[in-house]
Amino acid sequence: MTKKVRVRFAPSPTGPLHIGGVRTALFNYLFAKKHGGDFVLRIEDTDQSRFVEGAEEYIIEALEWCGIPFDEGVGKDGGFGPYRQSERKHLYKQYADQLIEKGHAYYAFDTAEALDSHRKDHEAKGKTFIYNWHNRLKLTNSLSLSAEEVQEKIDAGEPYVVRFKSPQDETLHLKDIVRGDIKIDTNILDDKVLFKSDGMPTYHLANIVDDHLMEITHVIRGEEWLPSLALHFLLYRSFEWEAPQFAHLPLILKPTGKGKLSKRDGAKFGFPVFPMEWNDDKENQLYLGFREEGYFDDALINFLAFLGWNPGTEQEIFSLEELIQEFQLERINKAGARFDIKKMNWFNLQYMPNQSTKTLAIAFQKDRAELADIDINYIELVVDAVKKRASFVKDLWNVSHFFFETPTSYDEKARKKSLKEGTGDILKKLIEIIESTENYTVEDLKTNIKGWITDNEIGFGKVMQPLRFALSGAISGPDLFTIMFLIGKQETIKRIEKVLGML
RNA sequence: GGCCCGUUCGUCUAGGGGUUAGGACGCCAGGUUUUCAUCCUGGUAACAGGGGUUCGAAUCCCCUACGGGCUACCA
Repeated sequence: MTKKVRVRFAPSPTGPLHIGGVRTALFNYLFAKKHGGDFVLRIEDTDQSRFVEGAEEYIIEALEWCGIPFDEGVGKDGGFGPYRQSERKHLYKQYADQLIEKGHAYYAFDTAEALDSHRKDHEAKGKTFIYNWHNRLKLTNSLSLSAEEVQEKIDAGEPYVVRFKSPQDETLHLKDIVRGDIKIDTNILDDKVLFKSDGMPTYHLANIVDDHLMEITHVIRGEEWLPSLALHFLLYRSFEWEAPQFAHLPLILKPTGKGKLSKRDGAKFGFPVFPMEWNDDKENQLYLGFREEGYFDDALINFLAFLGWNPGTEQEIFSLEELIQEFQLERINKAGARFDIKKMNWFNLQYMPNQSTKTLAIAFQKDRAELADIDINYIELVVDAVKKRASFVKDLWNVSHFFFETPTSYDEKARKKSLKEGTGDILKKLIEIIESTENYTVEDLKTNIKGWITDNEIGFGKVMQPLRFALSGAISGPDLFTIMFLIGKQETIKRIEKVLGML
């Protein structure tokens, strides 16, 4: 019997969740759902000094907005809680002790200052200081000191940490689903701190203990963790626990220039790097959010899914359901992917027609002061007519303002192209036809006007272009008969007469 | 510096010994005698470099270059 798939997303509440984190969460979510497993949210807050107020709430809300909610975690107990590491504090010490008993870890009393000066000394000599078998016997720890000395120090209340005793002269064969086999020489590993002097575990210990206790089967995380894989592997081995499978995701890089996408790139390039807005009190800076900038959750998810992964077919538009269906860890790329907002915008455009007209209409009304007193039902009809033509709610006005107001400015190019000799007569006749259309509907307007054009062999361009110009002031736009119907007979005639006066 | 990971159009990528190296975004050009389009059609553009292995390499191996990550009592 195979174990139930359980994955976790384990952010630190040190600030807003950024887009790379959202993608990591997404891949975890997709994998879990594909295999009928659980997606767990664990908050890794072992570093109290970096705790940021509101970050945890932000993370949870962001996952909800993106449509990839967790099954189990803070506020959703699944029998493996608590899900904040600060609330699991009491659990970790015993595991550190266990490792010490087994001889896989030891106490170390070196102060931060002492270690710092060691590092500097080595650096001055062009060497690298590594706290491991090379020199651990020359440092202050339970390996170099006698048992009595160690006990004395502990009894005296001297601060200490617990370090992992990394093995000597061994080649580790590690496996990563994305990268394949990786060989690591243990001699270059350092004796990482597992337990801090403040009584909290470090990431490494807490992470392994929790993944084990929470029965995590697959660890899907960012590539920045790849260098820690050897340590984590060793930790599982030392505990004699079965290790989960690992998949390290490629990083998301800046659009241009060097390095990975960072918090500041949003401001620098003028697009969001966070799912939702974030007000940073410390920096007195407001960071843009995809949500507030008018991006759609499903478009964002689709875009993010394709950063470092693809289904191997030529289909690019995928609903969340389809992504779950197609997702495979084996198809994740190894190389980092640059973030390209233009492609994101294209995805938004693709998803615009799928958005509910009602939701768009409400957002549109909120966006434009001009629409405050307009009947929402009318706005919905307009949105329905133009939503294919906009990428964002904020673009809606540009393509639909003439549904709400008589055009005041007329595009010069459009004017030249539309108003020619004979246009006046055509417009006058058009008014007659419209006037005499008893049943003022899209259908009847279409029948009457088209009929007249055909009967008199006038040519559609000669009629439609000036008419469009009169109604919208532009040369392109949505279906003309819909415009006429929506703005009403009176307004339609008024606009044609206005242009007649311009001739 | 050390260690690890990577490298196909400008960008996201397909392709895993024999392909005219495919798609998408972007960009450019067309689409006017039944309106309009963000729609349609077409074009532009890539295997980092050098050595091998092989009849044959974008594909396998090595080296170099470049890029990225890590190198805390941060995660």
